[in-house]
Amino acid sequence: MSFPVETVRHSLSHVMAEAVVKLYPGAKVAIGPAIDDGFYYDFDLPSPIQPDDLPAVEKEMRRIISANVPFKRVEVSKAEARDLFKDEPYKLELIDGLDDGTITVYEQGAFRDLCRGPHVDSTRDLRPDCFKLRAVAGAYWRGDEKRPMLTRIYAYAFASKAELEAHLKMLEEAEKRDNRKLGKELDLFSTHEEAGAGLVYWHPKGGRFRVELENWWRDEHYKNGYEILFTPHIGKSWLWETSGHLGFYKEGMYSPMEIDEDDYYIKPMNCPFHMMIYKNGVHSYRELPMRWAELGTVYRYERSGTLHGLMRVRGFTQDDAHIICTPEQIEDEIAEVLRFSLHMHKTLGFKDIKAYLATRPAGDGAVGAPEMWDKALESLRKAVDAQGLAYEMDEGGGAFYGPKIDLKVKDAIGREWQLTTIQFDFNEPERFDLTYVDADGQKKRPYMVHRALLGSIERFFGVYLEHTAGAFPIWLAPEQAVVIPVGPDFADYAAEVAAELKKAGLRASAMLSDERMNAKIRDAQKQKVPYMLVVGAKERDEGVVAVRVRDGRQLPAMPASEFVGMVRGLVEARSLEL
RNA sequence: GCCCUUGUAGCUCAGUUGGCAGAGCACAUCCAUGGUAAGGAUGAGGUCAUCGGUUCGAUUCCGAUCGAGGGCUCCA
Repeated sequence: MSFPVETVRHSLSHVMAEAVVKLYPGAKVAIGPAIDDGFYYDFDLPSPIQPDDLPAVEKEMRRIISANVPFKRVEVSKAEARDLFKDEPYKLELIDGLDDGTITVYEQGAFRDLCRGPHVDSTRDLRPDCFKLRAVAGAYWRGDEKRPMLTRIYAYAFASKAELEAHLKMLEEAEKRDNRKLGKELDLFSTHEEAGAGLVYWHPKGGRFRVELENWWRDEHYKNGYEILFTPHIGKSWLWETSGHLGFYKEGMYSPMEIDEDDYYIKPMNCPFHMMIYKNGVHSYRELPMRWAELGTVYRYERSGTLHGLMRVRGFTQDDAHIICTPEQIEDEIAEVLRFSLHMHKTLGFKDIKAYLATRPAGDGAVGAPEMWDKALESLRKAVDAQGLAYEMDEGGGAFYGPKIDLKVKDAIGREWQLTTIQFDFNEPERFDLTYVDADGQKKRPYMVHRALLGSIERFFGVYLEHTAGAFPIWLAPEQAVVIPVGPDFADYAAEVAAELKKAGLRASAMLSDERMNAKIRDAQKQKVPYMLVVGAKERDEGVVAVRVRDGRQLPAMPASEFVGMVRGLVEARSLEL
């Protein structure tokens, strides 16, 4: 009989607990659920466990599995359960949190665990080659940093050996594409601990990518009815008190600096500044919708342990925009943002895109009348449907100020990344008292939506690096072509060709060092340069270039001018192919 | 911030069971007439993260500090 993979994972976690308790007498067990790619179990151990100790645990688990012991389900009363687990403080706490009535306990061999189940019938239903212990990590009891730190052992587990191996292979591939690794190898960016963690330095090649990306981003925004703003990096406490950030987002903001006896804060968000621009005048319904975008650099406090390459940083540039419109326009505006977002993602080469709709959080912390939330959510849902997007609901996952849609894209090795977020805001228009004059001459409150399509330029760069493994499409490649002379005799011709390409606006250079041609090709390949133009006697005499493509293809020899035309065509089309 | 791991040349990493430190790549100089993924030689480069302790002697052992990596939602 076969069981759902979650059941197998959960049963394996019990087997691991049995093994750990046996190998570490006195270990207290906490919880051990199935997770996306396996399972974990939290322990309070009498002595620390090291990664080196994991093989021994694995071995013991395999022994238990091969012993073919049944999983027995036992029903007990709360009092009985308390007695059974009298030596397990964490289990006792869990038992206290349960409703009165029947409690289930699962036993396999000598090991007994408080558990809702279900489980496999017997360890015979578990496969010794479908799991692998991954790592030990710290985790707070119940995720609460005020509670004790437990030792968590993570494991991968799948229904078949093939799936486990495929997963391990994906992880290996992910490691090769790690944005921090590629950032170094391709000389794109760096971070400097001595100068401040989580702050990104863009090198010349990263800068090329960014400039091309941002130019495209601005063009597309103008084409799609946006105006582009620039706003300050700091603002007086009045601004943040008005926006409410000092109330609900203070822990994400840096300490203020004093200027002329006033407190100024570095901005963690751009919206209050956009609100100020809106408030600068009286607005008619005829002006709406207003779509205001900004590549706005913000600084947010992230705890040191959470910083990670380009993916989580303390200073970053959001591709932010705020849309201010009438209630009647909101549905079309949301649909438009979604369409625009999909257009951007598809241009960048993401094909598999999924939406997540987050609704009103539970409790009374949320602002805005329930019917506003309902209307907003309805327009989000309609927009997603209109685009034919698959979506999932995230009940209660909205911010306190409004519901949202997040878009996640799937990358080349199957991982999902959240890029776009589209969020209603019922809070700030109220706080800043935004109004417009409607057709009937009455002042009314507009709707406001925040949106970021790429999220932040830094994070997007990280995601895109991992998606493309650094092999950027031609329009974003920091260096589009290199000219490689076969030998020193052809250096002049190579320089001439490179000059022609540069003059035509291509990002190109000649490799004129005294390395051998083979070494230059290898370097260019490693740098993921799209085109290598090899020139020797034949090419010089005929006035052509031999084109080697990054993927190993060899194009027919062509004059440099023809190569320029070809590249221009690909850039113009934002082609993903070379 | 907390738990585990970790910190040796610009990069990737050896190594020293305590006796003044090594390789490859990159860099510099020289040699090399070379056709699609590394030609050769020589050289320069490190207060072995920082501070303190133990010791005749510490990069190595111990402690602290700073940084980095993995984790801290997944509910019996």
